[in-house]
Amino acid sequence: MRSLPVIDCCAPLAGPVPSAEEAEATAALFRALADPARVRIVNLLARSDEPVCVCEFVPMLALSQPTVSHHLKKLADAGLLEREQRGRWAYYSLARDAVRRLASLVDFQEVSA
Amino acid sequence: MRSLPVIDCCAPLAGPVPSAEEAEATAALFRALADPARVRIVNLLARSDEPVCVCEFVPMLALSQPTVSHHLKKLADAGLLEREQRGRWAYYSLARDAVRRLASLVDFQEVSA
DNA sequence: TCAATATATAGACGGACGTCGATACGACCG
DNA sequence: CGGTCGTATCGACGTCCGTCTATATATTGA
Repeated sequence: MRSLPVIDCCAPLAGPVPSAEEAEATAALFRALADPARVRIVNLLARSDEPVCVCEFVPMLALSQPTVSHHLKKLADAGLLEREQRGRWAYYSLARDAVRRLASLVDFQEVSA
Repeated sequence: MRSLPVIDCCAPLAGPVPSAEEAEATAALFRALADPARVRIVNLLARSDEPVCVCEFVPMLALSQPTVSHHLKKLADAGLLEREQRGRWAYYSLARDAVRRLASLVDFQEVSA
């Protein structure tokens, strides 16, 4: 079993005073992006219209296959990536709505409701 | 001596393929926000028109004064906070332009120039 | 059903990070 | 000039994290 993706729990940086849980969830979301390998993964997916096979990430990142799998899982657990099984291959894509919410988290124009 | 704030070096999540240094700088920026105490600090500053005294953060975060100072330094090193000395008190405020650039990093609508 | 292939999980190891108490630094005030 | 107060730095300690190798799981094809 796995708890809710952090993207579903976190509060905007600007906005009302966050609870302890909200502050932790927001921090966890940023933590998901706090690694250069994961930044690259998101960047590749952002530039791709199609889901991308795990076997493409491995040579691009120059990391071992288990390490790449580890990073993909972190991003998926955060709710930023979606996984799709195609035969024996796994394809990952950006969770576009999650990305929209990520953008809203760092929007300082927003009214602090 | 201190190197450039990471906010000056990092590349947008969507956008052209980042170099190793850009991916690391972008990750470092998210790392600066990857702690609930720092999320709270930014939140308080976002809701405040005036710079905020260190002595206000300490009770709010319920952390020791050295720990709070440590978090403030991390955010300032990232380029997200500005420090101002007023007598024996130190005041911190949001670096509004840095915050604008942070928002642009997570903007996936942007053209990948 | 067995071998091969793609991905995920487990376990170990080293380094980074958050936290603290103790202390140094710096500015104000008698 | 000496004391006090606010903040920053130092050093230590425990935990988390990224990485690897080895192995398990799952899917395909013969």
